[in-house]
Amino acid sequence: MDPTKPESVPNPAVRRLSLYLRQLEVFARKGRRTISSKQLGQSLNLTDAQVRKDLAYFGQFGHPGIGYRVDDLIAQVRRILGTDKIWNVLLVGAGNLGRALMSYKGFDAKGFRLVAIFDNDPSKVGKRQGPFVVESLNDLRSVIDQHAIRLAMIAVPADAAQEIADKLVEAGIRGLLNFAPISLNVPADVALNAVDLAVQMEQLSFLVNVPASQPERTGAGGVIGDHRG
Amino acid sequence: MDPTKPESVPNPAVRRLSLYLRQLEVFARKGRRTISSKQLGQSLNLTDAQVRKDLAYFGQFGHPGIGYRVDDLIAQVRRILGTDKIWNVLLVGAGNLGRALMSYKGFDAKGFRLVAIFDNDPSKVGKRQGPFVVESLNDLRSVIDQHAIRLAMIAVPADAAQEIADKLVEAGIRGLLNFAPISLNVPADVALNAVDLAVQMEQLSFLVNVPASQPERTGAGGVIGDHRG
DNA sequence: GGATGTGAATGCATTCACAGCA
DNA sequence: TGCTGTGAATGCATTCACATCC
Repeated sequence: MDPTKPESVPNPAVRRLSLYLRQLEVFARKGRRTISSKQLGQSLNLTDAQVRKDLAYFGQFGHPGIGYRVDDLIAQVRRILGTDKIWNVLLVGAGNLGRALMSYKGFDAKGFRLVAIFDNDPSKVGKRQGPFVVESLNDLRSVIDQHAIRLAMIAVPADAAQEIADKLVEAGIRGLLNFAPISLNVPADVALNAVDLAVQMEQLSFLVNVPASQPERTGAGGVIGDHRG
Repeated sequence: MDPTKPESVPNPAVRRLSLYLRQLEVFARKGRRTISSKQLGQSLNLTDAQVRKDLAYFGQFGHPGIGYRVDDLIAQVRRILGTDKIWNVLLVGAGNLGRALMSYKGFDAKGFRLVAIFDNDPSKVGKRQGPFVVESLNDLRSVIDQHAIRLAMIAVPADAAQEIADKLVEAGIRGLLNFAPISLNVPADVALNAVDLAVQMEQLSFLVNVPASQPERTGAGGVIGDHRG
């Protein structure tokens, strides 16, 4: 597998990459220097083969007989995910969720920096929100250009979300994280991820209703919304 | 496919079920009476065959030549997901995210009712938060029993999350939605879903770095975190 | 011995394509 | 004609199992 040609990497592998990184950072904090695919897999409830294959899609990072050097692998995975550089991010929506996102720490530690907040509501524009001043959507283009912003989070009501998405795309945004409970339409060359609280809860509802299988203890990891949706 | 034996339903199909429901509710609000698998699929960027197969895992809901009756299908999907009844839900963590979750509307409309808030921090216990009074984790068991709560949301810092999860499971919770950026360990018979903001953003970072394919407009749906993890 | 990286084999999920019904 | 439901075919992801290297 040629690391310079990531065109054929399975989507699920990319999702797991984020989980590997998160887990590697835990091991690094504990002082671990190396880790095997087996150990990393166990901590996420995945097989060793899965871990090795996922990583091998991007290059040869391991050392036979040794495993992976933790610091090394962290650096490699960050590079692959693109978070070895800082991403400036903007947020639209200064409601309850928006404010929670603004004050979310451990965002910076992952390579993302929230640099601007926007809201539709004229009565909110110009007001302070924590360290930010809410800006008008009319200034979208100029703020995006000024800070070289490529990623945006949408935390507005469902009925406003598509209109906001359109404006963001038109103003040059390349990736969207949508928190509104609605399907967004964007050009195929714009990345889209979504988090819908109700959808998450519905999955739990389904799983709890259907009796579960064998009750052995199971490692469990983070979850990724995927699906362009 | 026998609707009374849901044991062999593909996981991705269940995830999409939530998206179908969300979209069906949109069509219902617009006054649509029936809808074809093609139309439903288009609105979510899925093929008609995918929609039909997914629904057929659970029963025969459609009418050849006609499509699906919207109201009917909504009722069926709710029943399948278990949201035709109300679920009482509790939340642990009265921080920024917790407060945003407390005030999230359109939660009730989906069949979930937040009935209690807990926090580790003694200085928060007993204080009002919106319509709630923050309770102590010592009262977990009694509150869970009293309200027949089976689902919980965890919105606490990463280093407290596992301990909270253990207590919740021990107190009888059957499904967890974890917002802390860490892998949780729970027994296999407890349902687990997770939302990690940083993981979501990392996926966007990756996608934006890799040049996208053909720029044709694409329908897009909601996203589901899945993966026990 | 202990571990990786990887073709080959398996298993799952999606798509095709069509019989059958309204 | 229009559309569903579904076996069969395809395609994708995971797992196996082993050659290879420290």
